[in-house]
Amino acid sequence: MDIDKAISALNNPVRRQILIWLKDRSNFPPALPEHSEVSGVCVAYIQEKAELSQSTISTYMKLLKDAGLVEAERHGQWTFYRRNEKAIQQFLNLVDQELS
Amino acid sequence: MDIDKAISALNNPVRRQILIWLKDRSNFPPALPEHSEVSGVCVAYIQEKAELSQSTISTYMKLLKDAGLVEAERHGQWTFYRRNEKAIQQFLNLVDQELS
DNA sequence: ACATTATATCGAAATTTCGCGATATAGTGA
DNA sequence: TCACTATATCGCGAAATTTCGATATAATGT
Repeated sequence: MDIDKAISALNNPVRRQILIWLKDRSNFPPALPEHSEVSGVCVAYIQEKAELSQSTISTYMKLLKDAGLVEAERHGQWTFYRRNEKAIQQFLNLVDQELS
Repeated sequence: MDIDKAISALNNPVRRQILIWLKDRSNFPPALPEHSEVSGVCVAYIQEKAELSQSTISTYMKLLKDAGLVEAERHGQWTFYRRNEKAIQQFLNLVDQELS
């Protein structure tokens, strides 16, 4: 866990909001039937909600992924992103330990 | 508590380190006798420890102060900075609530 | 008033981040 | 193979951040 990378990734309100949205799948349109077993949300849905360009959201998700805060899973043409709960908790614990 | 401002202030390893150092007064040279009653550490001591220029540290402390994470108290020519424990806890709670 | 000390602020150059459109890559289906 | 869709990456100009030296401000002591 690179705390510097994680804080940088979180140093943006939209990226934080995405993490919040990802807590609840119902913040996004329903998954296609063939994706009903896949956990996570595709880039297009996140983009729609965040109202930023496709390339920006793709870059944001890569940042969050490289920080370890989300996981990605490819299924066909889609990439599904979901929170990495363990990493998020680990980050929160680290920050808490460091600053408390 | 402006969470955005706080995260920005913390998005720098030296500023985080300063907050950590400030947990324990003994991380710095002893206070002058006439300051023994004052809580907090003067800019010069922080600068010495961080090994950055005086203006940089002054700017850092202003950033941390504007984010609410530290408090400043002027005594004569000196400004003493100390952690704002309540604000720090509030920030940690907020981030935890938001991201957990 | 003047020199000295501590801190704050200013202005600037270097670097980083932001967000986009264009384009590349990869998978799907006719 | 050829179009189409979803995502990733590239290149860029704009904006923000970093860090500094120079300078301003403020307090102290002679």
